[in-house]
Amino acid sequence: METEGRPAGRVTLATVAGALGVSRATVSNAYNHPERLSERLRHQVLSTARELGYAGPHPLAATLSRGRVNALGLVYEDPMSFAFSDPAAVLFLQGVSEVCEREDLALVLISGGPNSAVARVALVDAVICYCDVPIEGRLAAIVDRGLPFVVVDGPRLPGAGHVGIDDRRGAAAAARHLLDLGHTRLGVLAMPLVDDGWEGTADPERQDRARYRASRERLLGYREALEAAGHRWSGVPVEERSPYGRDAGRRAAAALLAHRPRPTALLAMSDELALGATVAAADAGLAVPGDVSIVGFDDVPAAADAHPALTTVRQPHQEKGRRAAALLLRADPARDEHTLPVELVVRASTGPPPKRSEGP
Amino acid sequence: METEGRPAGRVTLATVAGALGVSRATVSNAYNHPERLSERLRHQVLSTARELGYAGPHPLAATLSRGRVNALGLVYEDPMSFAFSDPAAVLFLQGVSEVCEREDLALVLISGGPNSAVARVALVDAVICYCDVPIEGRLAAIVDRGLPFVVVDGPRLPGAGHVGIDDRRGAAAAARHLLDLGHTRLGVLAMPLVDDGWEGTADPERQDRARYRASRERLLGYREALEAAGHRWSGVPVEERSPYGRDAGRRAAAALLAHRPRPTALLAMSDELALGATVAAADAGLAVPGDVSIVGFDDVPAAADAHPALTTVRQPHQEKGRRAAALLLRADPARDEHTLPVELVVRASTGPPPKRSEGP
DNA sequence: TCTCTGCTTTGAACCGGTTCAGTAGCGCGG
DNA sequence: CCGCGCTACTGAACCGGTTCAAAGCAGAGA
Repeated sequence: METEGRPAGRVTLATVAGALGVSRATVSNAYNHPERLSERLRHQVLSTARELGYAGPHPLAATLSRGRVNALGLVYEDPMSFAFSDPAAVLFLQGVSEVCEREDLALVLISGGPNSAVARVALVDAVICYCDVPIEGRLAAIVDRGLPFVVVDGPRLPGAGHVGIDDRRGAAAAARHLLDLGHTRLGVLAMPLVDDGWEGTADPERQDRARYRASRERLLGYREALEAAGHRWSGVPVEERSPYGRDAGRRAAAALLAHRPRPTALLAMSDELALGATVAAADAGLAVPGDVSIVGFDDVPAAADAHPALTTVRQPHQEKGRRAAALLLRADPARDEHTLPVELVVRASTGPPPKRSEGP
Repeated sequence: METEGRPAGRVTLATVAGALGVSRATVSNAYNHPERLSERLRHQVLSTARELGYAGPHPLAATLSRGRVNALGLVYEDPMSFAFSDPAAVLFLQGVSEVCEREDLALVLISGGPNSAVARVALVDAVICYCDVPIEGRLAAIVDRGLPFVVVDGPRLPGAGHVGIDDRRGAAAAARHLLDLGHTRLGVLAMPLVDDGWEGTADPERQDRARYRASRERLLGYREALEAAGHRWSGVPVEERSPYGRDAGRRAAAALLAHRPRPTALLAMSDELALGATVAAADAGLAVPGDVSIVGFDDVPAAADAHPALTTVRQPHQEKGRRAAALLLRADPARDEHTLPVELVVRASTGPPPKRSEGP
């Protein structure tokens, strides 16, 4: 049963204005500029609104006039649901959401990548591309819309902000650590190099074609460290996996550990890959680090909890998220570049190579 | 340098229409109803748009007319950034995002809880309340806006959908497992019972006042199992912690383990609490499960990876997310209720109580 | 009494589209 | 040559607000 005065249709600002015999501007002001109204009238408006069941200005309409949505978009390369199974991505998201929270912004997770239908219409003021965009065209939807955006971990793009780490230096530190321990036979567990979904041993030709910046740089870091120590890079097997979760790491490591002579140390481009590798080592009856040393990349929480605790390259995931978000709140995000520090964290998964190698 | 024909101001649908001498409806149709235009004109419109730098209809305006945003909102009780440090919440989010992905929906993370400024204006079609709303009024912002919503893990609310688990049964199973093993001295690590941020030993009076449904139900489950086995509930210390992360679990367990006689088993309302408890046990020089058994709740991935692997109550976090999202896509979410199954997963953190208890 | 000032309130334009009931024009059958 | 049915396109209303210049008005000062 409806209150007598309550109109049948949708209750809008105009409904309230009409019921009270004031202009729509007045009702609007009651909500947005209370100080412009007399106390009395404002109360009348508000209480009439309540009686009529009016919940305040429709955010969409308000937004249209104001031109501001109060929301930050986040696009992820892979399906968004993958982000939640990647601890590094989760930390990043946490960093972003901290800023959103502080600034009263909604955080819009955009599935399907930067060029998806969702990206084309998502209601956001600015976008964080948490993805290593292999081709600039992939950002067309964002760029065309004229939205400010920042690329994280990916290429530096004109007109966009950038947040990243020195992947090459981090990777080099990891490799150098192993070399310092005396390792000479290494294997690499790689994230995707090219966006073709391919898996397997990446030969030098494919390595050269590496499209993803982070993968490419980390590979180069490993390589630089090795060559600086007088080793040949061409002898290092690189196992590429896509997707690159824990299970992929396990399979990739199994492949690497099947080489003869067996590698005495594994360089993984992520902790998840490394954690998978420790499982593969156990599968093969190998001790870590007794028989094989393993280094990760990321320093996600699980790295410290692992058995043995994982030696890895720490990067400030949350801080990356915070920076990316903060950068978009500034007047001109395009000019900003942040390269955050990395740091080798030595824990228990690395040690000297076994005294004598087995087999032929 | 601008193309001759390019207007100075913002390029809108009308700009394109004007440049081409057609009506705005035609331009709109070129994008939304291509089949209603002749091939030729459609191409003209599209190419003119491109020349003018028009990126297509403004999503906001389109949305306003259509009345549909194509976005699902998600509100979380605590700060959103906490959700990312809670593995259970992450799994839930993953489930939700799977559906969003499939349906080409954006997922809007709303910080500040269901009654926040953000919740009041977030541009969404429907809302998932992933929170155990202690007071109905807390949902006012959502309810007033007339948005369809579903409550997860919280109370069943009129007009809203519901997704949850049988918390009581799950908790009872956990307790029964310990009783079956022969334990008689138990302790409970509890999530918040009341939304007052208080921490400490929850006396019976406070237990009775428990506001959060999940906490209340789990407590009841523990209690039922104990009393069914002929034990007194009043002798069981309940340590409440807020927030309830791993560190809180460690502190709570330390408090419980300081009781004399010492409990031989700990019931934790979440795996994070339980994992913290294993740390506390180690701190105290106690073996798990030799000296003390620990049961968690949730079965997050870390539970299986822990040392010892955690006995816990499995609940389908991802599936909860999927259901909640799917439910909002239906015509009438309000009528739907899903109670998902729970299951005790016995692993290595539980065993018989130690043969003889030590000193008084 | 008249003017000036400052506070309230309003009218009208605007935000950028979508939609739907038409109308113009065209090919076609009769 | 007329009328009919289609297709392609248009005009106008509508979505639900915000904003800003200007108008109304009351009280103060002259």
